[in-house]
Amino acid sequence: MSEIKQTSTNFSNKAALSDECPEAYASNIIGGQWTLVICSWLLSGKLRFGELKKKLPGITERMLTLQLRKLEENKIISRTVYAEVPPRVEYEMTEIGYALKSVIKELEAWGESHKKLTSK
Amino acid sequence: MSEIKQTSTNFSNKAALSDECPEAYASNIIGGQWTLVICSWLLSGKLRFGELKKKLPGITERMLTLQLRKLEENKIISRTVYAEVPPRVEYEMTEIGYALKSVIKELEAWGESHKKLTSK
DNA sequence: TTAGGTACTATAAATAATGTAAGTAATGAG
DNA sequence: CTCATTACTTACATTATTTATAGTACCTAA
Repeated sequence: MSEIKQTSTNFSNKAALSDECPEAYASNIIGGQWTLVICSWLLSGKLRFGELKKKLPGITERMLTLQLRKLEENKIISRTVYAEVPPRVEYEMTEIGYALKSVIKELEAWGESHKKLTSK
Repeated sequence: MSEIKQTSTNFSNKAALSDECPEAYASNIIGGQWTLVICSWLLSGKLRFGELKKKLPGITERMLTLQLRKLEENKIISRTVYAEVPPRVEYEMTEIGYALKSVIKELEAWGESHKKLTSK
């Protein structure tokens, strides 16, 4: 599953940080390029692969897949496949995923005020 | 200053996301490998370069420098140089930097509960 | 028979982030 | 003069993440 090299210094540094600092641990999980935006959208309701894609102009299908897989691995979203043709797959926040809401709110608020401050 | 290529798709994707989503914007700023841990330490008081280094086993001087520079650029920390020999440089949170406290708290709390959940 | 929709996968390439190792300037202590 | 201290800088190597492009399986409807 991993595309990372478990012998690299980077790997062990990340592991050590994750181990000791819950905030670094969290950041490793939600730190992907598109992760937070995907979560934001899913916080307001379940969505299909294609729907997500439309909401994220610029993302490639590969990236979307990768991020969704990682989120699923980390139990942040659930994936439901309907045996239809053409296929239908729905993504939805889990409970712990839904708990990200307050994190994202804080990030948003801080981001806004930082943006205001630095654009002066 | 930038190590990023302003013509890359990655650059424009990040810019677009930052533009539209304050949470992605924030994540871009505090998303570095060591950033949150550095901020955590500085939230409890100013520290010198060497002190930070000791608190972050595994970090290289290059990485510490890079992250501090980025934080400084983003006005999250301030840097004060004392004209002494050997040199003394102190890093301290700015006001907007200090405002990260609530973000970090949320991240920590979520990280803890996620860790608990997935280690069962 | 062919085209079309959906949610992917495979492979390669480009870019970004991080790590390694060595060197620098300034000055005071010995 | 030589060495130690501090906070870096530089050049390069390695690893990680993101992008690009093409192709797949399945059934349905025309």
